[in-house]
Amino acid sequence: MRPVQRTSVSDAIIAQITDLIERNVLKPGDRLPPERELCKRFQVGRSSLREALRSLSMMGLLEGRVGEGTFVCDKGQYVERTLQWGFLLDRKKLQDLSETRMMLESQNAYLAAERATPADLAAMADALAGMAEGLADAGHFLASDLQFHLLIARATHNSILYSLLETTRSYLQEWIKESLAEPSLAEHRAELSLAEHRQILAALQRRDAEAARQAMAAHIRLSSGDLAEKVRG
Amino acid sequence: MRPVQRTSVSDAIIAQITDLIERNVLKPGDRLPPERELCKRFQVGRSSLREALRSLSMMGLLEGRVGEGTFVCDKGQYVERTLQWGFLLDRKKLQDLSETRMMLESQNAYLAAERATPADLAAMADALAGMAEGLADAGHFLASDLQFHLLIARATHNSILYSLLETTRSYLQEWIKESLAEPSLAEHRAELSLAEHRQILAALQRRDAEAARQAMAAHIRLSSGDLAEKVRG
DNA sequence: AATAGCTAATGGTCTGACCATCGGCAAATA
DNA sequence: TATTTGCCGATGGTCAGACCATTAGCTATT
Repeated sequence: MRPVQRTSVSDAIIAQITDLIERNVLKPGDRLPPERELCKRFQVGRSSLREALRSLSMMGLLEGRVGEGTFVCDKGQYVERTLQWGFLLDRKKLQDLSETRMMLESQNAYLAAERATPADLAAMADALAGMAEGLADAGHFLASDLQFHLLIARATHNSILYSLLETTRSYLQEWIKESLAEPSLAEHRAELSLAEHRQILAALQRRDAEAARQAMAAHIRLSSGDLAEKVRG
Repeated sequence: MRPVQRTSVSDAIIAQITDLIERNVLKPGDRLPPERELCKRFQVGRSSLREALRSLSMMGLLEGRVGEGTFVCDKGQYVERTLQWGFLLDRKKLQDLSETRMMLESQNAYLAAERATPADLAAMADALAGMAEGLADAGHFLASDLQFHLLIARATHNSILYSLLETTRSYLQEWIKESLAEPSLAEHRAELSLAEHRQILAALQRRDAEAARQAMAAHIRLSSGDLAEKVRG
């Protein structure tokens, strides 16, 4: 004798829809039939159906838009989502986050030095040019700055590392903004920051992984020095 | 002007409950009030409440038992849940995860060398002793092995890094098990692994961060060599 | 040609009801 | 007295129907 198989209605629906997505019958961007029709097709109540759809949304597979319908998300994001969700459990630790970010950025620079394609490097050069253009315009400057760092993460060609850095930065974004908005040393800091970025890119271009890592670590240590203080205090 | 914040009822409930769990007001094993009473407390309909509970169950935070109630899971069950969606992990993602894990482990070793308390080091020594005892018992050996690595992560005293390593390992658990279960070189590998762990601990004890990092990196490269091959193949 | 207003479709929420299951208790039994 | 049996209430799981807010697309007015 062994325990009988007891499957819940919602789980069965989840399995079916997941299977459809996996077999690419439902492609990213596709729209699902309306809930009321799905109920008739699956022969289930709307509650059960909605619980299933809610779970799938939570996993990052579906997305519901009021008045429009339910759509299939770009799949493959679910691992990153759960990692993200792991953050939420232990958050309130800005200091830890800041440290994690530094580790991610420097390590990403190391890997990027080994793996960046010419196209990756060209995009980084563009971002650097954008920073130079925006020396007077803080918004433009910061946007290019962010893009440069994300491009490095992308150049690792490791989706997990990219996602982690993106998430970490998004949590720290507010504080980063604040610390960079200090008017006292803004204009001088911008030029210094630009120089540091040039060093990083140079290291990447000559494929010097160790130099890239150290340059990135130094850059973050400097540029977020008072961020760390603000967090610590 | 900016887009107005529109929060769904279920999401609000999810946020509240995760917050309670995070603040340890709800401990693993605790029983939640009945759904019908939660409805009155949150002042929401049962549908919305159930959608929230369902999502939390999907995340592995809660577990509903018919006729008994809804209970808070411990983190171990979370692993099982995520394993259910393992088939969505493609090779590339496994490779990325493996790489991320290696980076986390080695970097954690670096930080742990600087921050481990005497108590941390003593616990690691205990885990090592457990591995030595379990040279014949694979289950015992692997459990102590895992504990050792988690203790290092804990010794960073950085909850984010710890959580990330825990999650990453949980995703890779199945493959790690498989690769270690190879009977061909199991007994020899165990002694080798034990020696590597001793090296790591020695580096930690003499506060040599760089040596600890390199020892850990070497250990993972060796011990997960065929894991990488399996993934790559 | 552009705009305002209407309508139908859709996801989001609420309510009440019924079912299957489980734990515990009490009565019946050995 | 100890064990089993049967029952009852509580609980999660499911269903059906209704109403609301939002959206897209159409229509008629300007």
